[in-house]
Amino acid sequence: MTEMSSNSGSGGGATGRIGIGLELDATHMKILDVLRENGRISVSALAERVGISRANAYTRFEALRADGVIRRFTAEIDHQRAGLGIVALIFVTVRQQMWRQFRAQLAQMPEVEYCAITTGQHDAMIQVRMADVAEVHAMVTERLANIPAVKATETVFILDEVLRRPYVLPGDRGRGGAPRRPAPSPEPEQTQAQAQGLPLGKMRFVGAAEGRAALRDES
Amino acid sequence: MTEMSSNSGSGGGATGRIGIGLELDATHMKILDVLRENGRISVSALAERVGISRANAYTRFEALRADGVIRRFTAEIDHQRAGLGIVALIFVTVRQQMWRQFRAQLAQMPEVEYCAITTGQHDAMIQVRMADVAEVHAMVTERLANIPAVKATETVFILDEVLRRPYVLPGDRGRGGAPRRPAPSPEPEQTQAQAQGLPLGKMRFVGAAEGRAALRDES
DNA sequence: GTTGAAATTAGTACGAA
DNA sequence: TTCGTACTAATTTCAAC
Repeated sequence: MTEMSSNSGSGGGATGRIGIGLELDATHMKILDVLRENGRISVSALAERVGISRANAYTRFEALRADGVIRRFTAEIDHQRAGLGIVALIFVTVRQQMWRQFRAQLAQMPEVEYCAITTGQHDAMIQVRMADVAEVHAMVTERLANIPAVKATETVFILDEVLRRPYVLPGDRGRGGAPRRPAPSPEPEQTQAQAQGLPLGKMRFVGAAEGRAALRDES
Repeated sequence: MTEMSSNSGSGGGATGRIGIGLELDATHMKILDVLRENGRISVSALAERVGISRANAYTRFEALRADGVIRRFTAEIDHQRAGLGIVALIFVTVRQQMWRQFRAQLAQMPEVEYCAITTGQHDAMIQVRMADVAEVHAMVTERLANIPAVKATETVFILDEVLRRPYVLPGDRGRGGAPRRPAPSPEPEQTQAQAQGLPLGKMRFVGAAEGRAALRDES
């Protein structure tokens, strides 16, 4: 059911382990960078574009795959053309201690493209793709509403998908003209924001709703 | 800049044209279904799994690609392993008549994985992936806040990504054990929800904020 | 980690059904 | 349209360096 192993892995915290398995160097990142744009490129061509030998490319490619850094290869389609032109976000409030049931029900819904548990006013966000608006309505009122774990929902329609990248890599910052913020302080461990004590102004961070501490133990 | 041509295409409405170009039959859908799970499969193996000849598979594969139904092929990676384990959603309120500038600024931010314009309380939702929480803070307060088009933001962290599918296909419904709702009425044009006048109960639909009607003309 | 050569497989171009 | 086959080009594997 396309379950993600990212954080759910060993029931650990949200940050999880890092650096276990492969140690990714700059070459690995280059490979991921090429594969992001062209997932069907031959390993030979990949080697050439990255600037390494073919044998090396095969080794690294296999290692990335075997180690789970690369989960799978897939296509990116035009949903409009495929017949599902309507996208909606459904923010769900989940009844406490029913997370397990909520997740189980989600696995039964193939029309769900993405689901994440969030902090803030709601507990989870679901992204669905449907043929028309009425189907979204039916989905929310007939299917989601019937799940006992669902306490309430709030649906929002997506008017336009401005951009979607397959994934982001650490090296992306500063490439697309994004001015990498200068590091005047010699402590790289402390962020600029922390060091400067910037006023947040109209910016708002929304923490987790009450009673969601046991979230990870339940699921 | 990975701009999506879905709805933005010819400046049309959110629903857009459908059925222009290739007429997708069941075989096309099967191909998309296989490619979703294994984007690197050889066309020969694809032909075998779909049940058509190699020549036919090549023709259809090329047609899907040339027609834009398949946009590109890409990899799916473990973001944790790649060094960007923190995901956040930033809901943005955009100053009216500054949509064009907002979109231009977005293109300059490679750390943004997804951005969609939505109905509801906010105007847009941005998904970013960063190495740590402080970086999200810096991104919101230093970069987003400096964009004149951004009136306000609300940030929410993703605690767990429960599921992510590459894409959804029309034929998915009813496959994963999802009980396809029965169609007792012989009018397939009218949805069940419309016909039954279901009470929405705790379900809420959130329309677009005022003054966003001219959204599509600006961008 | 690299290069080169053998074996396999992929991609193309036909004619036939 | 779709299929089957033959032909050409490329890729992958495996060896030695």
